Amino acid sequence: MKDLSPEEQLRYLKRGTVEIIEEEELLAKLKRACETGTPLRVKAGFDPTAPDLHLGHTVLLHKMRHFQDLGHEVYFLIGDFTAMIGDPSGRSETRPPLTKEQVLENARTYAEQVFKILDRQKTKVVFNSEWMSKFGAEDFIRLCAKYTVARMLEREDFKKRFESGRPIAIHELIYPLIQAYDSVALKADVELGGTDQRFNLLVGRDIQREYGQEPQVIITVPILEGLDGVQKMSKSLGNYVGITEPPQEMFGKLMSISDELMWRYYELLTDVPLEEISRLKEEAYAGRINPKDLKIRLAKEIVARYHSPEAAEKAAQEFERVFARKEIPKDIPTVSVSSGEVWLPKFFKEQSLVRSTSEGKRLLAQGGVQIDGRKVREENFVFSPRKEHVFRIGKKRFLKVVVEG
RNA sequence: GGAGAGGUUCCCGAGUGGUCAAAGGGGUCGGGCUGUAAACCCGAUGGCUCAGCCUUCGGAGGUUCGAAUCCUCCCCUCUCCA
Repeated sequence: MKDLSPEEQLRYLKRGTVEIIEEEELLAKLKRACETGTPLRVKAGFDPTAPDLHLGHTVLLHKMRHFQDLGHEVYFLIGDFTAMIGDPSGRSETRPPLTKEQVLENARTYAEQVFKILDRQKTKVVFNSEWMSKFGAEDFIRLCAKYTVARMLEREDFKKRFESGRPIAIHELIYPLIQAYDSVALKADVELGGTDQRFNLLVGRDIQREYGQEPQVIITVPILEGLDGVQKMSKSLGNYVGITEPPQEMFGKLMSISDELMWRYYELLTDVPLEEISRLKEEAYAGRINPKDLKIRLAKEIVARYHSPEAAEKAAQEFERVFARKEIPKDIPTVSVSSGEVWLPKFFKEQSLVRSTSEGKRLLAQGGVQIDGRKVREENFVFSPRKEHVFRIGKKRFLKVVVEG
């Protein structure tokens, strides 16, 4: 991989990106790297507040990995300084600032997950508090002087919020500047980010120039849609697949996506060549392949990547058993109870299957509960377990109940 | 600093003294149909052994038989002016 020519490297890096600003600059940098034997410094920033990585993050991580494969230096930047102030992004409530300990703990969790994709040896993990905590008020005002409010308000989400009369706190305007300064501190040649980071990345170029550096090339990768197929994948929206989730869980979630989204996932989350994907698409449209089978393949590919091919195979079989043949899953949580009458709404709540007895009652009334495969339709059902029973609540919640003694 | 608008349940948003646990939409959940897909149809959506009771409409007090609705103070946001 290292011996690729600059042009070949560019082609390799380009796949799966949305935009490269500017491509010629990147080519020039690659050429220089080849000639001088100095690898490019590639930066990507992460927020340590949510250390659970999901498939959405992997799109970017894979691009970072590509740079590593070509022998370049990848900086995995943890925005701990930013996190300690409290990230204002989106319209979420002001998050409570994290303590140093929490940040370090989160960073550790991050690292564990990230190296499922990145090459541990070739990754430099850095924290922006390293330089930002030494940044004085004077430095700070100088930095701010290098940008204008009008330019800041060009950013889509600021502009929208501003125009629709929603609040923008001052520190939110300053965030892009700090992120930009990180590029100065790291002397980044390239910065990677999702398309939603485009603006911030561009500010980095301007600020680097202001500090007398050659501007970084910015590369954006697509934002992955979540399981709903509409909004971006995020933990807070609950439409995500975490990369540390158990195989069965992952598999099930992936099987529930729409056909349309499936193509997107094929493209962004697997190594299946683009030509093959479009071929499969045609076959599916023509009715020669059942989209369900393609979805199974997709789910297997992804589970295999984060677990193992064996785990993927097992997950697929189990899925088939439970949902196609409507059998009982192999491993289901089991509780033992003493014999006697059980008021189900409360029992479900005690077993954390529902949030309240009211919810339990609703579920029962609506036919969402099965005992040993038989539907119960009574909201105050009182059950007298005999020996062993299997409860099914909704589609995916199972519980085995064993009577003691 | 001045003037005005506003803060409602997971989200958006209606509601200006009782008929309000609060319209409508979104989301979510359950059922039906399926390929645990989409689309579509039906239903549910604060809590509590529940024909009843308890808590909820930015916060704290007050008026009233009765308050999301009226009054007082406070907090927060936006707009215009300086």
